Amino acid sequence: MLSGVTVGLRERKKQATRAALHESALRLVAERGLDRVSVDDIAADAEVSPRTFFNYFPSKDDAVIGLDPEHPLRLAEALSARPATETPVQALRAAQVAEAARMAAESQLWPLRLQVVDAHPALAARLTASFAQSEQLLAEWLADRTGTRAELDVQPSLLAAVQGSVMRSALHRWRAGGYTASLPALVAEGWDQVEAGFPAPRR
Amino acid sequence: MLSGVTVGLRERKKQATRAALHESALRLVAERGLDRVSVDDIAADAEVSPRTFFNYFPSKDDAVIGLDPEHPLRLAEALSARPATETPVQALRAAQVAEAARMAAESQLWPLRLQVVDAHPALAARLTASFAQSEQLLAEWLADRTGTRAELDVQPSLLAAVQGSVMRSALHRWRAGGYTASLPALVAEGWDQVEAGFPAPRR
DNA sequence: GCGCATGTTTGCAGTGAGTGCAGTTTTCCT
DNA sequence: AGGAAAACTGCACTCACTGCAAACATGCGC
Repeated sequence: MLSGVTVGLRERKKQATRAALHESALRLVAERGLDRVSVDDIAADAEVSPRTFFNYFPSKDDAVIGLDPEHPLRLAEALSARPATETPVQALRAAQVAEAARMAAESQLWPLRLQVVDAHPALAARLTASFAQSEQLLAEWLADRTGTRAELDVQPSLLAAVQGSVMRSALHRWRAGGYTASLPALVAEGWDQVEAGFPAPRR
Repeated sequence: MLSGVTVGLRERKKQATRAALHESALRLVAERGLDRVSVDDIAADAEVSPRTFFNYFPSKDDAVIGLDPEHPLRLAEALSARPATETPVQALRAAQVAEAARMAAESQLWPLRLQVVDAHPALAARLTASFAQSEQLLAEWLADRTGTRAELDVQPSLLAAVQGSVMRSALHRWRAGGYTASLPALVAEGWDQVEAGFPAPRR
């Protein structure tokens, strides 16, 4: 019933292969640059055939980013669990701080990911796109929660987009500060700004 | 000196070819879908050789999106022209409302663009990426203006990202409403939310 | 343990994006 | 008019990605 439990050898092998492909892709691209690494290189490094690569990732870029495909669903679950008395901003903030803590735990992968994303605009686009996919879902959840229409009212689509902005900005500053700061704290700092309406800083 | 004036036949032809390629790409993809249109098709439709296509756009996707490459510079200029007494949010809002008016004037192209972008996630990524490129510049301008550090302080990077969110959300709602609303008004409505810190709507 | 159903891996052959280069044509300027 | 500079084009090449069908591994009932 629960998704986390390991079911059998087959499933475990698939997870391992997926992780191996992602880590090979990430490491090789970090070392040599995106256009000096072919899919064949990645497949060879992960010890599968080139054809198998495409059973796991639809494109080279996706393998390099390698995000958990179930992430949007977890976000949706986390939000549904928030008490109904919270405002949308409070619920998003709480869910995202929790998410940030989970991401910070993967402390090996994120610095590499952010490094390669920073070096290759095409990868930045892919990463942003995966955030954007969650945002679509998020907008509908927000519309549902506030009794507005996702397509026509301002708040659902804008707040969903802003939520992505908070995370991207936090990741950006996390990297810029050499990963010394706490990612959840950076996320919280972002939401402080949002809730305060971006006050002009005193000079 | 000024960039707007047409300099000669050569420059005018280049602009025309670029526009023709973009419009062919956009129209064909809207009609048939992204993967049923080849670069050769687009080049043939615009009456240039396939090889010439790549002198104008680095990829098929870029041709379909076809954004003005000088846009980030114009945004920077517009912002520098704002009075220094304005808060960052006020300046961004004013610049973006003006930008929205300019975009709404291109009323033939945007509905098609938004249609194809909506139908093809890969194109959405490219469009978002071009917004993100402006955001990089914007973050530095904001840091400069408020005397903060673009890399480490919250406001520059977050506000730059939020600015993009406001525009994307406005475009989304513009399309959802069948282009009956005024784009500048939708943008302004977004900024109202941002300035108010996303108040919980009354049920 | 045995064998069948099902899912996974792989090779092969093909399409089409994108690039470097070298030769030709067009525009510009004097 | 005539030469310099820029744009256009064809050719040959690499590599991402896909469909198909054959080999292979795993799970499961017996």
